[in-house]
Amino acid sequence: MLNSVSSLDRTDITILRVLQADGRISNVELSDRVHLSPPATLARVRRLEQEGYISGYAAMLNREKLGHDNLALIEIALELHQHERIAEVLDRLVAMPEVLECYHVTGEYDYMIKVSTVNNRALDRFIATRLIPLPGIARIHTSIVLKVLKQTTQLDLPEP
Amino acid sequence: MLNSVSSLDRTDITILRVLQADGRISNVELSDRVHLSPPATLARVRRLEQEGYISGYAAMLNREKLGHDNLALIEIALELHQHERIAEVLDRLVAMPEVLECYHVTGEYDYMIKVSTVNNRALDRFIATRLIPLPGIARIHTSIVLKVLKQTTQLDLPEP
DNA sequence: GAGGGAGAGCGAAGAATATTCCGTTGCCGA
DNA sequence: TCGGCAACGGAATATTCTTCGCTCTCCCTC
Repeated sequence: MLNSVSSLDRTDITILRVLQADGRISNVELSDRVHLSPPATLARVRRLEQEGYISGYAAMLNREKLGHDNLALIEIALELHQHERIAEVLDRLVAMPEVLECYHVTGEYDYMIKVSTVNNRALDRFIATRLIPLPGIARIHTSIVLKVLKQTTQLDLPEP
Repeated sequence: MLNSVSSLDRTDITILRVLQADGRISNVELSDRVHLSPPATLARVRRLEQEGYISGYAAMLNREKLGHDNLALIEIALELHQHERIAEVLDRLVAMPEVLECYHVTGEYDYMIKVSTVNNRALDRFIATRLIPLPGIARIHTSIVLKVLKQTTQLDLPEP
């Protein structure tokens, strides 16, 4: 059951909206906002976690304050020969901590990754010593992020 | 003081690492992991929040379970005439709830946005009725995400 | 070398919260 | 109408949060 949004009622949606915006809110305050008792609210949150609607909670850190001055979007084209090794290459790629996101995409290139490093030199080192040496990399195209205008994980949920 | 990672000690870094992975962990358990008392741990977390190292906490939701079957990366080139209107256009762009991320990037296009919608039809509607009508849009290039191989917000922090 | 102030930590205690348990209610379907 | 089920609320207990005061250490100054 991939898409089971229909099994969620308005209260569930409200809970998800609140937790998307403040994942560390206390259960009593959450229960206030959704007009339920704390036990009923907690049971719903546990169910949403259990059923996989909530995959986890994360503290959002300030990249620049932590010394990550460089963000890059790198498109990657793979050679399709020996395609049985592609899975291995992708495993190694997503295991790299600098790689925050990796997407298989349509278009001229095959994959798009988002890479966060401390500076341009670290990005160069990442590309030259870790990315390029991967077997089967045909070519890459790097876009440097000059400015982050928006960055959120909050999905656009239907109105409650 | 943009980059003040040097003012963080190993315990701070450990706290950030733990909270990145589990933003809803109790302060008692967090204090266990960092080998400090709960009050001392709480004081550090409050300081990290206060000084902006932690910008917030968020529940990570399962896009597909919530009916978002479509993810797209859209490159946007702007017309540079009447550049005083660019800020307004960007404001309107980032205000759209379907737009999860927006970056000013180097390369052939000027901006890259990440858009999450329920399906291809909703994406088409977004592009046709909300994106294209923005003034000053020169051209766009859309890449559909076929598969998400990695998606994390966990920065690669220095070893404690 | 002695005094003293700042910073950070700890333990205890009261307040707040989380969690469990159980009784009640409302809503089907037999 | 009568169970049976699902969901909720209230009460009670367990756990956690948060404050407070004390101690220790590290410097800095005298």
